[in-house]
Amino acid sequence: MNDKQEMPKSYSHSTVESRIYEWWENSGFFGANPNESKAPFCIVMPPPNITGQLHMGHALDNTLQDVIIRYKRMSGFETLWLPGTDHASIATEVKIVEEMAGEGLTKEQIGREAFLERAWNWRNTYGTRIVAQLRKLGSSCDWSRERFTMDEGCSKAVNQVFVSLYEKGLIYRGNRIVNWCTDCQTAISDAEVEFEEQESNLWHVRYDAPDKSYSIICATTRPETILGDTGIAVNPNDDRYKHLVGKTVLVPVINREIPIVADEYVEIEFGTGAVKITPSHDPNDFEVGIRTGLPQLCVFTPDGFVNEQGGKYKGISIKECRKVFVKDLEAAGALVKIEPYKHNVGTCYRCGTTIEPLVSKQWFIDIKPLAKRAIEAVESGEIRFVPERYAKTYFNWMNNIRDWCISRQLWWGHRIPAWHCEDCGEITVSATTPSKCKHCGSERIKQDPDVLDTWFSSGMWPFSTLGWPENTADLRCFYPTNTLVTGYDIIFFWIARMIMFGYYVMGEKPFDTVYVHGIVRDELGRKMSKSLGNGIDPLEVIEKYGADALRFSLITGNSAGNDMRFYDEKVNAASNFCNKVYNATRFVLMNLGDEKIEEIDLNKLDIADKWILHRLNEVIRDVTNHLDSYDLNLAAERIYDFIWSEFCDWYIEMAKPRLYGENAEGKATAKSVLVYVLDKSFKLLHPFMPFITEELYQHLPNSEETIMRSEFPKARAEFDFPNEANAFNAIMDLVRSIRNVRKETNCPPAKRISIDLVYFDKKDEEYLKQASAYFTKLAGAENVWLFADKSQIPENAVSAISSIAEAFIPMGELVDAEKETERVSKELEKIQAEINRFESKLNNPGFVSKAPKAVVDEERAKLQSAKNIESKLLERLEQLKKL
RNA sequence: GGGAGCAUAGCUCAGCUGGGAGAGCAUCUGCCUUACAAGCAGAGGGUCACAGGUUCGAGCCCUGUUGCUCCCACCA
Repeated sequence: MNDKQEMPKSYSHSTVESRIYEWWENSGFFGANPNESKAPFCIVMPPPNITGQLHMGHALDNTLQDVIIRYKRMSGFETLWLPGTDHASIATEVKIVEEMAGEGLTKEQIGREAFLERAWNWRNTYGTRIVAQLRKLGSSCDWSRERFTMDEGCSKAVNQVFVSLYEKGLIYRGNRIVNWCTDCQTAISDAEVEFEEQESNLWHVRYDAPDKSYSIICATTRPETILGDTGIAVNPNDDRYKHLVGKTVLVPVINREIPIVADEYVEIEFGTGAVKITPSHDPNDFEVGIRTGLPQLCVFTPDGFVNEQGGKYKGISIKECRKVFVKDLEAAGALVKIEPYKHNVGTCYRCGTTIEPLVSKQWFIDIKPLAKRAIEAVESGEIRFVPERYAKTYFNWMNNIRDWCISRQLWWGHRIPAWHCEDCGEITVSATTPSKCKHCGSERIKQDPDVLDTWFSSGMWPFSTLGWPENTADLRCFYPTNTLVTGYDIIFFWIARMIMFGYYVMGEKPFDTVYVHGIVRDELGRKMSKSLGNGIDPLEVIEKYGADALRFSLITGNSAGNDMRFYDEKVNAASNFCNKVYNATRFVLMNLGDEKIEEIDLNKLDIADKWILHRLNEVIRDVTNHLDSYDLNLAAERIYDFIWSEFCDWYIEMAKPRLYGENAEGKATAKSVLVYVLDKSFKLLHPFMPFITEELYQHLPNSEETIMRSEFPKARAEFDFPNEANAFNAIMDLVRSIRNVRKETNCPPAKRISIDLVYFDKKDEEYLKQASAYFTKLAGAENVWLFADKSQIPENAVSAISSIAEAFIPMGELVDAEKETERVSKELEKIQAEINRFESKLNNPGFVSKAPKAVVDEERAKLQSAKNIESKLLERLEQLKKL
């Protein structure tokens, strides 16, 4: 591409992106270097699961982070974007078990050790795949610092935090009712249960007194749990049942005698006002059982079957048991009625299996003490959410937080650092493997078989990745980190836990800003999912349109925190923009020639130069403000509009007469402005479209080693030209007006016209003189004449008007006076309607006295300008009458 | 049951602390004008869901209504 004449007519991303990325990475441009001379800025990447391939959610999430980090890097910060992957305990284990099932193997058959070996192999294969895919997006993270939630350092952090919490009494082990997935065969936390509405029945079942002297009817959605009933509860204030409290009934079919108890939990109005209590298999019943002293009776096995407590039902699945037992109820005459009923059923967020609540021994964190500080942090603004409304979601959850079940009956994950003594039964908790029980000294100790919830380790991500518990330079420099970018779907799972652990472990917030984005849906607005088959592979999109185009389409056209739809057309539009930028650059490069490009000389600028430099200043300020306030979409759209609608559509066209002309000074000035604006535009665009901007930037004269470490543009006060910019806006209006006139009068596009300009104010003469050359290019003029009044204008002309001047286009016999009168009258109507609006506003005393002066002045100026145009139009009509 | 969000052009969506409604795509008209037809020049199209209120002024603020979406809770 060094030979400028050889640049192809259109941009091809495929040859550019991989080459550039490799060069960036090999050159160490992504690397961070903790130091004290620059302010630090750090983003820790939400670690993608090693189970997955890159999907649109990752693409969005990482594009946002890359935009922010590239902007900060160019703005003088010492930036670190720290990447890594998550072992994703349950998700990965489910996948590996599936894979093994294909080979006819089970976990138990191969044993823990062989299973873990398999898991590590999985990690090595797929953990590297996803980071390779992240590179294709252009992610400028420091790969030399890549981490994994189960690497040595992170594991050390996990153990140390566990021990600390245990020693403070914040981690305990207890027999509690938990959400049990019979498929994964593990407990899961409340946050991991997803509720889905299901069509089911409400079975009304009669419980008779042993002597049949009375009976009580209960409704249930889970008749199979009747096997585990240990009581019937009624509200103590319910007059219907007061006399029965303390008496007993028989469980139908199995005829076990159970007591009737009173508990406030029962609502008098709902159903029959009597509830069967199954303490071992329902969280509410569990509580009632504890309050009223009802025993627990577990009737299901961990893998989803009826156990020996279920008598003749033993060995059949829970699902099957429902059918069989309902039949038996009916046969026994205990089934009063079946009512269709919709209700929410808890399912496992990983495998979708119905959750069976059951009592088991698990490890829990007493989380409220940690939550307190984490709530304060957001209340006080130490940590803020973007957009702010997600703070409410956060508070809502944090204020109602319940103890966190952290143990999982899985093998892939951080094994709980607790050892059970086979002699004294006590527990030894230690960050390193102990040799003996610290209670009795016995060496017969066995490590707890369970692993920790995957979110336990990811909750430490902001400091474990920076080196904690070691006091590293990275930790000192980059903690607390700055912006955390993530989807709203994991605020509870992850954000909340990081904030709690951050304060607990480091005594300081983990980050100052949480940027929350929505999810990427398909073009019908549906969630992308495997089962629907509507997922779109970002890598295919990159292949087709390029990473720059994908990134741009993900950033624009939507705002923070909202879901978005993915449209192929939108990516195509973004790739068209790439081509536009490419061709603008190609044009400039083709015209540069061999001479050195001079610095911009303020004294040599004409009105077009001043206008574009002024507009560039404005766009720099706007883009910077938008980026600072995390309005990335607005920033991207702003630079897009500037490059396309102002620089390409106007400035490049206006540069042509000088570039093609003979005036050496004009030529040099135009070149220096073109190169300057292009250079700044690339830099403004670079965070969004890193590849094409780097590629094209490299071809500019005087470019530095890389654009990604160049300085982000700053507005320069000497390039503010408000007067010229105003005048130029009026000139643009005039050009548009002439184009309209040409169209309306059916003037053939190729026909060159002569334009006579009559300016309204002497002060604009110089501007118009400079601009007159531009009318050739922009309005198809052959020659342009400038007049102070219209005495010399031929009568048979059509006219176009703006606030700075009136343009007459002599057309000889082609002018149709009648049509021209009609056209001008229409213009007049329009302007008079405007005048009416301005006047009624300005005649309102309330407006003039109460609105800010600047607003009133602006209205007055607009009125004046409209009136000027009106008077010219009126004059014009008079003139036409004479024809 | 509690909370949040959304309702703006045919479609998808922007619209910052209130100061004359925008973009992309689509539609229509005319152009291969020596950077780009993946383009250029123009045009049409909106009671900003509805009803009140605050204000000189409301797409934006307040109240209510309707419709849709999501999150949390999980009354058997």
